[in-house]
Amino acid sequence: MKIQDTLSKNQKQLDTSGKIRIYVCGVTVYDESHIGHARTIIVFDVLRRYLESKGAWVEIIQNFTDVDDRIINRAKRENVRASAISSRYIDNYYNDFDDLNVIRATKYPKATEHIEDMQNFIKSLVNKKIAYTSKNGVYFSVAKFPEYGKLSKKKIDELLSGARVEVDEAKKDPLDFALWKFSNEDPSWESPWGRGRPGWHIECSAMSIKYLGENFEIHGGGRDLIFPHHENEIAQSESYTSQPFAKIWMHVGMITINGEKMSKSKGNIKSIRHVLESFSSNIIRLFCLSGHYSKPIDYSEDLLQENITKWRQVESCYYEMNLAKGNGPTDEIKKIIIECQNEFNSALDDDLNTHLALSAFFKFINEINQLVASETITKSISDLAIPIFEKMIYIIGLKIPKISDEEIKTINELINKRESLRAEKKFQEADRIRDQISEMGIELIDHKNRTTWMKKEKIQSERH
RNA sequence: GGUGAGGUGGCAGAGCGGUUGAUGCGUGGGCCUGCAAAGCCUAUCUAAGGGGGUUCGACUCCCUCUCUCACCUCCA
Repeated sequence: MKIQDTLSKNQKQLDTSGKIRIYVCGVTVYDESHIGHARTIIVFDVLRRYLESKGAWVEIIQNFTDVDDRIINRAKRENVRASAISSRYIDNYYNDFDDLNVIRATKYPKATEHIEDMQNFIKSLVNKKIAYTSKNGVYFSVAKFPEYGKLSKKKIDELLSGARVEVDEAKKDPLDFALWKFSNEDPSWESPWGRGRPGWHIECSAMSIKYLGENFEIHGGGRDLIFPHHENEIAQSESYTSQPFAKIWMHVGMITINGEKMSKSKGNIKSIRHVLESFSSNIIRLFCLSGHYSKPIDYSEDLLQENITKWRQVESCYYEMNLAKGNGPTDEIKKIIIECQNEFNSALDDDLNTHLALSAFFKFINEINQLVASETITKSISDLAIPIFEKMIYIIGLKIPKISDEEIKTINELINKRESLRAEKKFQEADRIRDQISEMGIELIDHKNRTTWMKKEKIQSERH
């Protein structure tokens, strides 16, 4: 499989026969997660699912930033400890992402639980004279890392000429960034340099190296982290280990709204919880995977709505396959199905092209639905197709709503009752049964000689 | 100002130096149905931001102009 690497600007080959170590920059837990976070995490979730399907042993580490000015500010405002804020939004995070059917990472390390690791990291940089102490804290000296700017393709002097670098007398160089900030307020820890808290970037360097080693396969996150966060991580980590850091830097595009980036400062955030009120995780995942991960996606209810229609085809296809009966030849359809699957896989092999993979998946759906329409679907065919279908939806992370045997029994009884009423041309009564079944969340599908059904997902479009 | 990513049908959005604009949505018509819904079939929409160049041939490569977005401050 190939992945585009931001650092080298080339596609890099991933060896899927062994272990693949991935570090994803997670969220700062000071508020609810939004749909932009969802996209990034879903992309890495699909990557993980796909790599695992190819037999790779994937390890994903995703941090929670639980030391941050925004957390501290919120804690002050609510008059609680910082940890109360972060644990609230960590719980919130798990609820949101479980509902989005995201497989949990191998580990979710927290910054506050790795203070010692960070301090050891900083000590080493201070010993190497790459970091220095000032009156405000310990800073990384960018001048000591000549390759600074290689990830974001920025030149140091151009950064300096930009008027927006923060003015801080205590820093030797305006580009230097904090490894440790002196502070006595909650939360803070003792350190060899004085009481304080870690800077933002150091946690990811310390924790990724701790859990994944000095040179792991993929380091990722949203595009907006390229500078300064990932740039600084490279500077720290490579200064610390004296060797290249991550092999591949993978960055996910932003979700925009009316063409503008979704961000707190613009006040155009759509929280995951908010979107989940109107659209299921299946719809949200299809939406988030509808374009190439590296490009922006514009959020709109219409686009989400469009995916409801797509999803129904998938659902209906699945239920039809499960209700198929009889035996028959499979050679021809087998060829087509395998072709779709190959197309699906090679799309994902090529830099996780989920949109192209989905189009192969929809070709598959259409092939099956054609057989359904022509009443030529058989159990022989569905026995062949269902495992492939299930494999594909697993990789995309879609879930067909489950239904109990008891429910199935009730549904079948009602269908039979309706059939006899229809035979007697008692259509009003038959329609009443259809409504009754509909209230159970089941949609009936009348074919020429038989009636099938599918479980409708709870999707109410709350259009305001 | 610097850096990066882009501008493809009504919408979303891939691929490819050369047969028919992938795939989905939408729209028109049809099949099916007691009616719906779902599904299927079929049709529809003169595509490639503008201008140059390379080439036998460019949407695909190069140059230039232009527009959009992102990053350069915290940000997934």
